Order: sequence, then C-alpha cells, then structure tokens
Amino acid sequence: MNPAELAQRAPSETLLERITRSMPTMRKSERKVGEVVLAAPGRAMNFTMAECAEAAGVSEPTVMRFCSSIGCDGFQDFRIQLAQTMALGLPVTHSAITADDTAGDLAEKIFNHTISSLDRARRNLDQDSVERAIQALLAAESVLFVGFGASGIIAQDAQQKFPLFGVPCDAPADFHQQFIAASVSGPRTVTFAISNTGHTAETLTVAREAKSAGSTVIALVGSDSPLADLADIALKAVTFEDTDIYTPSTSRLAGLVVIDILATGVAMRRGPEHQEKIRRMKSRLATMRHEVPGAPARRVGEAGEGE
Amino acid sequence: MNPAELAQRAPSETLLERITRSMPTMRKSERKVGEVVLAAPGRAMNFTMAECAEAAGVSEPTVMRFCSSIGCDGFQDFRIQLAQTMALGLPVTHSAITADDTAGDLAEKIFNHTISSLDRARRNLDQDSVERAIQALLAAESVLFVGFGASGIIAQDAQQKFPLFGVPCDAPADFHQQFIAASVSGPRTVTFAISNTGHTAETLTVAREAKSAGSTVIALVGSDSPLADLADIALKAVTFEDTDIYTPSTSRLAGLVVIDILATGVAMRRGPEHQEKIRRMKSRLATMRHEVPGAPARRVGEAGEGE
DNA sequence: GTCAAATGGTAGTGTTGCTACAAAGCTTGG
DNA sequence: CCAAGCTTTGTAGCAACACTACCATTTGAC
Repeated sequence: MNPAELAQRAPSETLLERITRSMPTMRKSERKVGEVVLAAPGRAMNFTMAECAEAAGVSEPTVMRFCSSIGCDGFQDFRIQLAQTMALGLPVTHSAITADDTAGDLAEKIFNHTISSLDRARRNLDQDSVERAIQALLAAESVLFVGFGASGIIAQDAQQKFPLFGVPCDAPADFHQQFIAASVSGPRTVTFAISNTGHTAETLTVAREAKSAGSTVIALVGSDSPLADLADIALKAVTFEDTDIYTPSTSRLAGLVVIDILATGVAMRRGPEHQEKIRRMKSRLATMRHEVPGAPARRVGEAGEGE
Repeated sequence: MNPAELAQRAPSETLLERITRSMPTMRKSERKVGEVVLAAPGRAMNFTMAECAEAAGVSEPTVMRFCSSIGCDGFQDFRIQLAQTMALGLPVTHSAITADDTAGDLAEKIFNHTISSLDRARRNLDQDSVERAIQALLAAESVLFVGFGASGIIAQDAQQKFPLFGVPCDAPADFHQQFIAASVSGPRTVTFAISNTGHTAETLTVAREAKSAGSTVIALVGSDSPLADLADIALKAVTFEDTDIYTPSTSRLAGLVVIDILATGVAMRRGPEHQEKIRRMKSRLATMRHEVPGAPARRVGEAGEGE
C-alpha cells in the first residue's frame, strides 16, 4: 500500500452522517444548506456553488462556511466527498422501501443498503483485534464455530473455509452438540462465538463453557455486549440496525467478510507450502464441480457423485 | 425515488474499467494520462488539471481530451467519477494482497474487494428477471432451494427466510435428498437452483429433475451457463472471478443480497396482514434470543432453550 | 519528397471557487 | 430599555482553474 492510498484511509463516519450530526450546532443559514443537501443528496452532488446558494436561499460564502463546518476543505472537497458517499448508495434509513417500488428500485435500494452497511463495518473494524484473532487462530489446533440463526449460517461458512485455516474446524448446528464440543475443548482450541446482538443466551452459554474449559474465545458481534465482554478477543462488525421488516439484516454479510479476512490472514501466514496445497485443492475441486458444457447429464447413481 | 436520483443510476462499468478498456484505442499521449491514473488512482483523485498534465508529461488540453475520450464531461466530472469509484475501494485485481500486508491492510483490501464486487453485481443485475422471479415465488406453494458448497450456504440462508416468502421452504444439504425433493415436486413448487459457476453437475441434475417434474426453475448463477439456460428464470449475480487463493469468493455475498431482494419483494406484495405476522414473529424472536444483560447465565436443561 | 491528415501544444478567455471587508442582527450588561 | 460588543450574514473583488480556439509538429501515404 503506497503512502497516497494510506493517506486517504476512510474516516469512521460518512459525510451525510457527519452533516446530520453537525446540524444542531450549526448557524441558522448554514443549517438551511444542510437541509437542502440532506433532502436531495443526489441533486446536491451536481450543484455548483451558486446553485447551492440559490437552492438554500443563502449567499455563496455561507455555503463555503457550511463546507468548513462539516470538515471539508472547501466546496470542491465537499462535492468529492458527497460523491463518494453517494457512490455507495443511500442506506434505507435515508431512502425507505415503499409499496410502489418496482423490482428494480427494490434491488437498487437493497444493494445500496448492503454496500453502505459493509462500508460502515469497514470503517469501524478494529485492526488490532483482527491481528490478535489471526494470531490466536494460527496457534490453534482446532476451531469450534458456534452461532444460531443467521449467525449459524456464518459459522457454517467459516467451517467450509477450514482448508484456509489449516486445522480441523467444527460448526455443529445443534445447541447440545455445541455445548458438548465446548465442554471437551481446551487451551489448544479456539472457540469462535458468533452473535450479532451479542446477547443470544445459547451462544453465551457455549462461550462460557468453552472459556471455563480453557479454550480461547473469539467473539464476532455487532456491538458491545455480554459476549464481547466475555471473549478474549472481540471483533465488532458494525452495521445498520434492522429496524423494519423490510430492512434486510446486513450483519450476516459483514460477518462473512470478517471471516474472509481471518481465513485469508491465517492462510497467508502459514507459508508457501500450505498455500500450494490449497491451490491444488482448489483446482481439483474446480474440475470436479464443473460439468463440461454440452456433455450429457450425469444421472443419479453414476460414479463421481458420491455424497 | 425522485427524478434526480433516478437520473444518476449507475452505468454497468466503473470508471477504472472504462479507462482500461479504452487504453488500446487511445492516442499515445492520452494513454500516458491513463497510465498515470491507473497506476495511482488514489493520487490522481486529488490532482488538479495542471498537476495531472505534469505527472503524465503532457499538456493540459491533452488531459482534457483524455477525459472526453473516456466519456467524462470535462475534468471536473472525471474527478467526481474517479472519486466515486475509489469510494468503493479497489478490488484485489488492482491492489493485490501481499505477504507483508498488516492485518489492517488485509481487512481493508478484502472489504474493498467485496464492496467493489457487490457494486458490480448491483450494476449488472437484470431488473426484469428479478420481477419475474418475485412473481414466480408469489405464485408458489412451496420452494426448494438447492446448492452445494458456498452455494449451499446461500440455500440455507434462503430457507431461513421462509417467513418472508410466506410458504414452506426446504433446503436439504444432501444431494439425494435434493433429488428426491425435486422428483416429487410439481407445478406448484418453485425450485431455486444456486451455483456460481452454473456448471455444477449435481445442481444441474436436480434442476433437470425438477423441471421434468413440472416445477418452475429459478437459477441463481454468476454468469451465462448451462444452469442459466436450463432455468425458466435466470438471475445473474456478476462478481469478480476468484483467480487466486487469496481472493475471497464474493459470489456468496452477492447471492445472499439477491435472496434478500427476492424475500423482501415477495413479503412486500403479500399484503399488510402477512407483514404484521412477520413483525410479531420478529419481536418475539428478539425477546427470546436476548439474554438480559447482567442476569445469571441459564444452564443447559433449563426451560426456554428447547432445541 | 511532398501533401494531407492526425496529433499535441500555446495562448487566451470565461467561469468558479475562495477571501477580505462591511453591514445587519442578536446578546448582554448597565 | 438602551447601548456596546460580538456573532452572524452578505457584498464585492481576486485569483485560480477549467475549458476552447487556434497553430505547430509529426506521421503516414502516394
């Protein structure tokens, strides 16, 4: 990563969030500008300074002052930052799903929401915790992934990545199985507990059991919570709350990305011969799962389809 | 969605992709500009016209011509569009993962890649297919989700969303179980086959069986493929190829988002009373899965933990 | 070698973002 | 309630920047 890219590492807030937060402390006419921008960010993006002043009913220097007060270095910079925020798309908090949305609107809104949500996770993920989690996983002789519901899906996905982790991974779906596995774990096992709320009773029970058995506990949560407190290492994947039934739960997605990061990080540090094994496995899997286009379909019971 | 937002609906290509594609057909000095931009897009973003000309060793009007040739309306517009692309972050195709990346670098790169990938899917998803898929699902009396490996995870996730779909959903992991379910399906069942490659032999077998049994087949794939051809409705979630072992497979993520879109779309059109049921379910689930902070841990065997 | 077309640079202009300064409005102390 | 002082907003001028019309140079073909 070169210095230029490093320098523009994203702040933990998006521009629209920053404007919303600054609104109360703004002067009256600056706030007018803020309202115009928040009301139609897509339109504001194409504004020239004069147009913006016109739309808000203020003078140009006021627009300038508005830019400064939200931490932008001039109007140009404001436009750039707004464009960046808009590139991700508005989360449903800013652009709600309505009954008369077409399929296209719906698709766009949900993609926008998801991408914004992942952007939020990206801005807020603690690098130090990631590093520590990778180290812990590198030291482990086996990993136990636990989670229920949507978090269970993440656990399943993580388990599927065991070749990258390089050690046996387990992810039982059943609560009792999870508890048993946690009970018989020890210092050489990492227990990876996943719960977006961080309050899920069953997950907490398993995590406590694992900890008392001497296992290192990594928690993947959405916010500060009992599970995060309990864990040796807490990974916080911050997303948007799912306030409405129409709000898709984006926490799963962020969780999966964090798993990707850890799996890649671990594989990277296991050295070249480990990577070679994975590469070989991948290419053989690729040939196995690709039916040659145009070839006759294989039927049940034929060779090579073993479950 | 207001007209202004609609107007700026994203094109199917990102700016960097467009530059890369235009490079061969460019004049020599324009290409110099392109090279400078592609080499360090983060730096180029903050360029003024003079700086850009300086860096590429050409004159300012040439920079201007470069902007026109890649379809930008002047230098200002170029800067905005570049900033938009950069907001998503560079995919690993442009910024490879290296051995000396810190955990922070790794996290950022993988998030960037994932977000770029979802952006690509967003740009390329066919709205008409989405609409048709929603209609098919609305008409179904039950849904069978099938997939293997990472696609199996998507199937599991989709199955978990059955309250939104409003009809019984099945997602057996075992191939034979899938085949049996497909065999006994009929016109009132939608079979939802998931395979990123669209070549997976087993998935194709199940999809064919379902189709010959009279079931409507929806395919969720990554590109044109036998499965897409076979299906009544093909949903293409276009992502980046995972060329390297370090490239996380982002197809899962895009698939999950498409599932979110369909589930939300179906739930939306089932009417208010259906939505009320979901709302009630959600709130009761929330109380169930939240352990009150500070309360004593519940142990295995106590009431309320039934599996 | 010469002509013509394509390519790249020079110089000038108009717009736009920005800043110094002045007027209006508001708050506070007497 | 009035006045002094400060905060807030607008006016006018300036500098920089993006953009354009025009000219020079190069390149390729006959």
